[in-house]
Amino acid sequence: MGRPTTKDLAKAAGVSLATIDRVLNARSGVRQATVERVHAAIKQLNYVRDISAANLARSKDYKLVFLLPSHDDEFIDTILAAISEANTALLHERTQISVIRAPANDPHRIAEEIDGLSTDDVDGIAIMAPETPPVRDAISNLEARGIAVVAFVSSQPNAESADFVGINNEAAGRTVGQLMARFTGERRGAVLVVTDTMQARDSQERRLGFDAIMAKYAPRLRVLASMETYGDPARTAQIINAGFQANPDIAGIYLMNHDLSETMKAVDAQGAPPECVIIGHELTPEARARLRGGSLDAVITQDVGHLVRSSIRVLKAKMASLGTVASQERIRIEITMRENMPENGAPV
Amino acid sequence: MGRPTTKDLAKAAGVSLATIDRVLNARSGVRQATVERVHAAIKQLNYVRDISAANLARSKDYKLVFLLPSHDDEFIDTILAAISEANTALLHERTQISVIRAPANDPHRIAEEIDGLSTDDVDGIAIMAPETPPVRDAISNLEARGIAVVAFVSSQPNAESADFVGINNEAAGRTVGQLMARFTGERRGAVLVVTDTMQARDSQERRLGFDAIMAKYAPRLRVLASMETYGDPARTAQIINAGFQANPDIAGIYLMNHDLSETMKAVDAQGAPPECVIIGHELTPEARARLRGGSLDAVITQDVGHLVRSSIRVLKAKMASLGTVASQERIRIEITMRENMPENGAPV
DNA sequence: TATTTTCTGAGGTACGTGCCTCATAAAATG
DNA sequence: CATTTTATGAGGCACGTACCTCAGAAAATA
Repeated sequence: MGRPTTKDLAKAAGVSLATIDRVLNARSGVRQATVERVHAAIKQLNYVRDISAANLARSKDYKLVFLLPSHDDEFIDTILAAISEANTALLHERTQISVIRAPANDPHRIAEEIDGLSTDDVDGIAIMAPETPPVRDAISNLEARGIAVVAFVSSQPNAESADFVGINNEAAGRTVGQLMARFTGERRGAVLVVTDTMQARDSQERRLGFDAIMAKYAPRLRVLASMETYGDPARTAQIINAGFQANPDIAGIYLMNHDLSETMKAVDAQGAPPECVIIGHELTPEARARLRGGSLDAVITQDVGHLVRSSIRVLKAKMASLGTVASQERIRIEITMRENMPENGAPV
Repeated sequence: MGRPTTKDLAKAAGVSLATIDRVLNARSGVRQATVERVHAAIKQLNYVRDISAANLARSKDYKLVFLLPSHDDEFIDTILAAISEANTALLHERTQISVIRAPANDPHRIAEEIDGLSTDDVDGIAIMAPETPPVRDAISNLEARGIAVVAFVSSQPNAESADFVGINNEAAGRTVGQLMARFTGERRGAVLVVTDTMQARDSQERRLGFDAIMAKYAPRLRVLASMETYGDPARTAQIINAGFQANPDIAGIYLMNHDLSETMKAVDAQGAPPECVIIGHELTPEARARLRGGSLDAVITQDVGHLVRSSIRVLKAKMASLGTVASQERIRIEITMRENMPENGAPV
């Protein structure tokens, strides 16, 4: 015979379907002793709720929201594409995804957006935002209102309720370090490290990992202090220029944030020597083109499609208070070079 | 209002539910004109079948089978683990997975196993086997019997009906080539290429890609002819020994097949110099340990968990004759070094 | 036109669960 | 013991689809 159903459960526990239902859905009106009897039966029969049937009966759709930064860059675009792809794929599974945007550097606006969500509109939310006190509070409120939360790409280490879906940024930094150490062969010289801001926790962690490996495996290289662009093209051009002027022996460049177009433009303007090793993050269209053309040596990638789907799975699991297949939700730190670049379109 | 249902369809097409049902499930007894009318309504309303409800009504489980080689090595073990993990995860989704085994080098036994499957026991099968005429024929028969097929890890290029779930092996070879070229710095010397057999298409493709990149980017290295172990430990020790004797200047070793324990043991016995770059395939426990210890520099990985889940998705989609989200089924060629190795357990 | 054959509609039951109401049994309270 | 409160059972409708039967309409054939 097939899987046990609620009926089998009722028989095994010696109670009625109504009571099974009350226990399963944590409704009140059941004596503790009975609750335990039902749970014993669940374990004994190895009962698992049929979620399809449950959702069908409830005729409920999962309403999920992704909160993303409001500025547009190629990485965000990739995420949006992955979300829209997931949305079509999940039409079959009673899941609707929407996106809201808030300025990344305005914690109060972000918190406002979060606070504005009601249980009627949203069952779960994936939040991509730097950790700040207002955001942390807003996340706690969500939890209190019974809305599931995951931290998406940027971790929220102090919001316990928010599972993190993203890569280990320190390990990512170490990986870049190892590639930099090996790709530069035996050469000596300076290594530039560029990012938009070192305020972001991600950048700090990446830098930490990178430095550790460089110190250990490539002491021949001088790793310079992080250069911050603040996302400003003019400033970017200027600091890159200054970096090249001050260091005629640049052997490598680490582009630490996920949008490399402005920085690479500035590097192009300076004319980096062909043997200079350049490594960045995220497989954006620009990165793709540059990998193909050879002006970029490798990028560290977090599989955006996987990030999105993983978030959705985690959110659903939290809503259904089911266990998650943990290993499935671990995001890989991927290394992409010209040779192993996926052909096109959204990543796997 | 929510998604359109069969009732909405019936109303829109001006027919009854019974007719809708006949059309949706391709039953007979509907005039061609009516069929077209229904299809038009489907398009117009953008109707998508609710698969959960359908399966619920049919009270049908998907029965899937993985056909794997009968010998045991760590890669196969990893696959088995991934399958069992998927199996628990998919309990919720009316999917049962079983595994059958057949000797990899006995095409007729494989074909027998395949022929032995009946529609009663199996709805779809993922086949990991070298392409041979008997297997190809057996696959055609499956198709005729209405059983969905995917080629798993090993492609079946001449079996049209079998979608392939696995990596592009030529690109994988190119990737190894690029890593080998860069990791060896400016050094000169010989490169050993070891595999179990060059009969396998996978090995041929990997070698092809590897050679192309080595010729282009590292002409300073002498890439030797492929050494075949035939899976025999004694022979492995002997040929590795011979390789080291004949080439005192070994700069790199490419372990082309997915089980590297025997070969690495033989290499250990010879005492490879520390700067010798060794690259293999698949993140088995042995590979993990060696990456951590430093005796292995990198492995090319196909995410086994992803392979398994992808196969399952493709099989289900074929059975339901639904479109697949193509990009989701593309398997990445991953590069794993010590720094970006996933912590433990089954891969993502 | 009469007859047969092929389509089509109407309506039912089922799948496993959620969620509701109503009645009754058991326990706790006065 | 009488009364109130709390637990529980019984039963039904709903979700969206599959699949069955039966009757009747339309089309094809004689």
